Amino acid sequence: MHKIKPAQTISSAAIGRALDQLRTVVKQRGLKSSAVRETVAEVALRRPGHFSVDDLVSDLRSSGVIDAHPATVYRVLPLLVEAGLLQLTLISTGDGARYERAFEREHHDHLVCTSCGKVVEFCFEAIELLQRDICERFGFELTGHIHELLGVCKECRTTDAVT
Amino acid sequence: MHKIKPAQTISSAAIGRALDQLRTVVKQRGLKSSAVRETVAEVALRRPGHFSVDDLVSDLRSSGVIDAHPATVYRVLPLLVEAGLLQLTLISTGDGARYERAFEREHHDHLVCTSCGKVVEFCFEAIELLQRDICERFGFELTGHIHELLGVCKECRTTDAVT
DNA sequence: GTCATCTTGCGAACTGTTCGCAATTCCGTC
DNA sequence: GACGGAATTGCGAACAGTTCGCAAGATGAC
Ligand SMILES: [Mn+2]
Ligand SMILES: [Mn+2]
Ligand SMILES: [Zn+2]
Ligand SMILES: [Zn+2]
Repeated sequence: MHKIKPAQTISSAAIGRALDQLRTVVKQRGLKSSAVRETVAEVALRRPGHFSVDDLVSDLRSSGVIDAHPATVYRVLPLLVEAGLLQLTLISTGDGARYERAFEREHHDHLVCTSCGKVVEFCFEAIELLQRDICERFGFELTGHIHELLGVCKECRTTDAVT
Repeated sequence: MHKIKPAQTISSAAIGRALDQLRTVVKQRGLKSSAVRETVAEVALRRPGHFSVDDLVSDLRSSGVIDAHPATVYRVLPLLVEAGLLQLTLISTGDGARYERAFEREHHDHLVCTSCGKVVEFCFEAIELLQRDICERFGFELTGHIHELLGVCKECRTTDAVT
């Protein structure tokens, strides 16, 4: 088991590779390339941490490069996920989807403090193996998983105790 | 690891115990008892499998006993969860919450076929233990978890291959 | 039985997401 | 480089699940 190092700013070279990967998917799908889509991809890839669709739309607006409509961003995101640039991460907030960069980053799951919202990223190979076992046992081909641990962090426990 | 036996119809005696438990929580909370709330609880407990809020509202209507407004059901459900009668289960459908009976049933997680929607319930103690380890490691007190495996079932794989 | 309090029904509001359509961009072909 | 069919985008309306505010109805301590 190990803690995941925080997502660091992605390099321009990596952005290039990511866009190449996106173009491949776009071509495969018989779609056309588009400046808007690639800008959305780039801004999303540069954003650290977990972000909502609104966060991304704001970033795009403040970037000054394009002013993409939310509907457009909603249309682009699934493609970025399919291309492996982003990953959809629930982070049970109850208020909409959260994404984070998946391109050239380790797979991980999340531990969330239900009191303060703190999120710890971890990867536990043993569990990932067991998940595959379970699927095999039931004749499923594993394609993904949602795994989120909910708890109360140390800080919140001591704070709440005082309150 | 073991497959969970399908939820069987709950006995009337068990319903009685569940309602007692609900009454305890209601009293603790300084609330008043109510016929509507108990009927919602009973109908929800009798419903097998995973159900949406709408499913439950329909059941209530067709039961002929009460015709509860959705807003009321939305208000009652969190209380039933708190009382341990129901459990909220994501079952990543993308369309709203799903509940299922938790009272006098084994804890379990879900394996979902992303192609046909089939759901297999399983319990894997080893994973549950590891989850506790992870939390401890990061100083969290584990209070719950979301664990859903996504895959394609055998039937869907062979069917899709033909298509 | 009275009264404060909780509960319910109802419709409106809210929020994240999707849709339909017209205007624009893309790109292979001439 | 202009043309034309196809994909993309912006826009607002629609949608779906859920929550809210309020007035009317139930509950229970006294
Ligand atoms: Mn993450
Ligand atoms: Mn279940
Ligand atoms: Zn915390
Ligand atoms: Zn299937």
